[in-house]
Amino acid sequence: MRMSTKAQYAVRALVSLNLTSDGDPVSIKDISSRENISLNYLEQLFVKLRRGEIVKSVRGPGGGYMLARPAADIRVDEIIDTVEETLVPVSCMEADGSCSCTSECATQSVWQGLGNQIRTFLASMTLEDLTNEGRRRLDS
Amino acid sequence: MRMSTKAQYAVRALVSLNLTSDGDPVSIKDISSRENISLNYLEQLFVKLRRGEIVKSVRGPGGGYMLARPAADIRVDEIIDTVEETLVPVSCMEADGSCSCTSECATQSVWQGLGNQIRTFLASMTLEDLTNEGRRRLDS
DNA sequence: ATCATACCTGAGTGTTTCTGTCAATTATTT
DNA sequence: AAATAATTGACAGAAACACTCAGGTATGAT
Repeated sequence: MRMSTKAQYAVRALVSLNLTSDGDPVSIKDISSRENISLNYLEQLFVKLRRGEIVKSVRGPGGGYMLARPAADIRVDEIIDTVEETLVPVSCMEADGSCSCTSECATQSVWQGLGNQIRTFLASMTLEDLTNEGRRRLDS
Repeated sequence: MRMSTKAQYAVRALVSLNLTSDGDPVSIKDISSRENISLNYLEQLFVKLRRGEIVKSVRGPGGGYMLARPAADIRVDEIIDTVEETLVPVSCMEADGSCSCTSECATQSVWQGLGNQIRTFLASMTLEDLTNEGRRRLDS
């Protein structure tokens, strides 16, 4: 039961972006060197984040990425969904919580409940929350 | 973020065992055919479950496995721990929730909180709960 | 214009984990 | 002795993961 680095990187990169941005776009290269994440790998993630309308891109010199929406409107579960990491703990279960198992499957309720817990928790945190947390850590 | 089949099979197999047992040991072959899980694979899981003192084995004809403790004393998170599936969502974090990340890692709190949620939820369910759920499904 | 910057894209690759098989052994009961 | 069933370790195919590489395209600055 591990969150993939894809999801971890995406969240970290967005916090980093939001922390260092002052209205201007931030280049992916900056984020890469600051967070020690492979540049090319980060690019792939940002393609997805752009398509998911989490960030928007500015091309050309001085360009980079910036948030497509206020940080308070970006939930952590959205970020993870966008980089295509499933939050559903078993494969027989759909994203909406329904399950294709037979009715005599007694363990269904465990995974269904677990999925709900995970979803609810990650939906309760926004990028703004994490950025504030980051600022607090920088101060101390 | 998927629970491995190892964990899923272990829980299903134990529910099945507890449902069909009437005090006598249940052979792994029975469970295998009832739950459609590879016999040899199940064996591996039961070795771990035995070492983890979730089940005990009875060898020879008429033998098999039985619960080592009352079903009400076996929590789901214990089962999953025993078959060696980690419940900690990121690798930098220990089982006790402590993290080896640097202090400026702002995403730590997400994974830490998520890990706690998962652990707490799975610790709130026992094998007895699931068995009762199974009985209810069989009746209807 | 052209050059540098930086986003954009898809193909490819080594590693690891997962999932399961196979073969052989040991212990127990009938 | 023979049958049953747990026990163990080695192994292997497949899939996912975590990148790398090699280009391409759009844009602003000189």
